[in-house]
Amino acid sequence: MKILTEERHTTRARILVSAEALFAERGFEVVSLREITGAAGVNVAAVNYHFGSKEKLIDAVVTRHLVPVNEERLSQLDKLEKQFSGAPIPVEEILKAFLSPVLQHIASGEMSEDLFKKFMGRLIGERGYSLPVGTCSLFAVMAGRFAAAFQRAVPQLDEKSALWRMHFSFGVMAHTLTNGETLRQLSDGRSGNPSTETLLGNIIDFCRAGIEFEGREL
Amino acid sequence: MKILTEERHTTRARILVSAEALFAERGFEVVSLREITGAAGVNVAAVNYHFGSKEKLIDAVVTRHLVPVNEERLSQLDKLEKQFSGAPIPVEEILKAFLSPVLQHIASGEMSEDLFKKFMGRLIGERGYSLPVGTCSLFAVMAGRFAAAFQRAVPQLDEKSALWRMHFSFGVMAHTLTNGETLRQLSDGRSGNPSTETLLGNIIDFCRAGIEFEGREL
DNA sequence: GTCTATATGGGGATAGAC
DNA sequence: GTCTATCCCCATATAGAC
Repeated sequence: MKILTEERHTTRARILVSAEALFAERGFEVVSLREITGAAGVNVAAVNYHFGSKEKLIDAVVTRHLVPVNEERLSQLDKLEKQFSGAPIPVEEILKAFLSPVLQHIASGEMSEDLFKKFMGRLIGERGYSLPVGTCSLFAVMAGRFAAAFQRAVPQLDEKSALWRMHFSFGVMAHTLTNGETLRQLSDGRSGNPSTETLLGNIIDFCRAGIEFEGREL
Repeated sequence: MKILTEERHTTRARILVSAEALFAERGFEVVSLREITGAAGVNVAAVNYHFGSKEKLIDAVVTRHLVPVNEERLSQLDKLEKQFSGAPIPVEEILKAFLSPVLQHIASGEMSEDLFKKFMGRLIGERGYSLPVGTCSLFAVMAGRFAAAFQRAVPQLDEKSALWRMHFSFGVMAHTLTNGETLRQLSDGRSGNPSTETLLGNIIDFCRAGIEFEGREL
């Protein structure tokens, strides 16, 4: 799943790699083009030559990391639907298809685990999910298909509830990966140091119970 | 729970009110002191006179909204502990004490609902929970007491799991309130327009199931 | 307490030589 | 494609008159 592979030396690629690290660490708005190009060892003017503007550079960085994760989600759901050929897929499996591509992206080495967590946090919190045009429809398709899968898996769920419980689940993951360190500080270390994989397992348990719960509907 | 009450006309108060709205809408870093003082109808230099620096103004704004919410959480938990006098408190009640003070703060009119949601998102996503010194210990106490209450309510939970499941629950709330609009867009309106109160009810159901779930521990 | 004026520094973008 | 130099804008913070 390496995205840049053999082109790591080109100016364009050097800018992307430096930019995403700085964006993750300190935020999209605060990091200046001068810092990015300085860290990349290229000229200030190169960003505008290769990307057109700072905003388009941000779009390129975001797209580069989000699109593969979402495509992997869809591909895993495809596999499950074939495997269960029309029968409802267990909630736990759907959740795995939804959450584990993040782990895979981290494992791919395209971005360090620490950095990717921070990157996710910035993306959600600072830019409020304002996605690059062109990636929006991919997200909409993904959300629709996963909500539908949840609905088939839990018969009493209506479409609205399925959408919201999916949203809740994504919230657990996003917030946990992004702000796990905060819990460690608040609890003075008593929350321990579980690996991301362990944590995702617990998130899946938590969300499965919440999704399968037979309660009021919206 | 009005915080400013009769002082809304003072320069200091006018700055606070303008600042928090702009911060919520567009982010702490991007908003300039010129915008804030312009909107407040006071002079640029007034911020530095009354607060010392932009960073200290941010601290004041954050403290002003977070401290009352957390104190209300603790006060509601106090009440529950008295009411159940030593016996375990039902998970649903603990969750209400944890989540509903946000609703109350919105209802207090201190900040509009729309704005407060955005404000929460900025706080978590842009500042990564970096709390003003002086509010940290309040948060630590709150987290510790709520985790302990969850642990008493669900006997098979160890301390670590209680802390994490509390964290998961907070994640659901934060992410849902902050990014509910995104789900509406992604689902092309099919997620409907539930009120914040309805939504919080559903969040409580979802989290209760997740917290009471008897599964693997960390 | 509040104002104007200014010091000092940094930002994004571009023109034009190489 | 890459560089230098520069345009023009805006930021925070402060000094000092009122």
